[in-house]
Amino acid sequence: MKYLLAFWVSLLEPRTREGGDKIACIHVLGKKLRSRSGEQDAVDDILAQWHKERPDLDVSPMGLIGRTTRLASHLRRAIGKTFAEFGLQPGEFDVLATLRRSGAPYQLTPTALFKSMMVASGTMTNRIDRLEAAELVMRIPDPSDRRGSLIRLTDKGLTLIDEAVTAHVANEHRILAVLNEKERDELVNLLRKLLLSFE
Amino acid sequence: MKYLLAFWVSLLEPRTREGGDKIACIHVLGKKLRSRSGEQDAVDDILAQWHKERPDLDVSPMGLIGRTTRLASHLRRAIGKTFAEFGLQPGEFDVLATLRRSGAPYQLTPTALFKSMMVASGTMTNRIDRLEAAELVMRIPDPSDRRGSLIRLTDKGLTLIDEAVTAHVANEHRILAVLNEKERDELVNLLRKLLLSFE
DNA sequence: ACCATATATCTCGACGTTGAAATAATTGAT
DNA sequence: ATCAATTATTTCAACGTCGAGATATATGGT
Repeated sequence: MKYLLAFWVSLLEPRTREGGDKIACIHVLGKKLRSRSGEQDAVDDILAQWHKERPDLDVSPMGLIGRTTRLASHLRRAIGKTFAEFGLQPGEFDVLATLRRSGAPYQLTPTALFKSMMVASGTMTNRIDRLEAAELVMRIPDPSDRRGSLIRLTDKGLTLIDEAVTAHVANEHRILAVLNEKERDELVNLLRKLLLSFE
Repeated sequence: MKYLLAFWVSLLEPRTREGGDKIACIHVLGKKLRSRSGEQDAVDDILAQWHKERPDLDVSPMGLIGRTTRLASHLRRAIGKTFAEFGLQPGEFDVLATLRRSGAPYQLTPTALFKSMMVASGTMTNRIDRLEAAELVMRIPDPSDRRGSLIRLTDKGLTLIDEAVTAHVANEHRILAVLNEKERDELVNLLRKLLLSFE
């Protein structure tokens, strides 16, 4: 068993890490190998299952993409709790926050709003309807384009989003406390690189 | 201007990177600073806006969490296209894939399914209903628990998911081609660490 | 055996999102 | 000036998800 472990460990060396099959094998024994400096998560188990069932595939990309989507799911829930404390849904918070960070007079067109948060135009109409009913934003005619309107933060909306953002950021700090500053920087830089390939 | 830039660059050194205000400032000038070895993305702009409007907040966590959720949104779309080629929605693919990687006889309980993919029980009932109507899975009584049932991949389902997974993995490789192997490894390790704090 | 509690699954109304179609106004070319 | 193409916003029906409640069965203690 000892020599077998050493063999698999050798696969972790950069110079020998080519080839889909070898990479996948690492995940199969990932549990033992990683127990020295970290734990294995649910995605490691999934990759091990795939390698057993479909050894013809190099499923390593799932390790990255699966964790990203899974993490996003967890984050959405953890962050949504803070929004709920202010009577807001995630989408509504996004609208108010986008208006707030745009600076005085805190107004943007619906088009600018839905494009910046990657949702359909109809989604934005609905969100604005709800926020307008709650008197957090108001629709005013766009003086430079009679087709459109400007969505403007009300005083009530401004007060609410300033409080909500403060609580939200504090919550985010709490969530990321498990990573040190260097790790956060590395993660941010890698995410940015991947994100730039889409935008 | 030259000395100003040098000053800000100095903030990038690890030993001087404490303090929320300083970190936020980096993002304000992120465009110029980063132009040497990378571009700035939409999230960098957002952080710069926040720093201008709310200099009292250290919004750096948004850089990480915002990119993760934004990236997940892009990934969901890019990946969804492959699923659609096989007549599947993302959720339906997930169910078939989970059954497939569980190994022969490719069956799991609805509870195991909905827990592993973090959705509500009613969601899983709906997905199974659709997959059953498409004859990709079948419900069989659980011999060890008369309350429950086992969801089993049909031959048709097995064939379909094997083809779909092959195409899906190839697509994922394409998407991640912008990162080299070292970058992918680093990213995976950081994501795992964060994910483990939730699971 | 009995019963209270827990668990598995399904039902169903509410909700947010989507995307195509409709309406209205702008823009650019002739 | 005029008209076709584009753009801004809303409408609306279809859809997937959620979550609380309902039903049926299992489990553990007495």
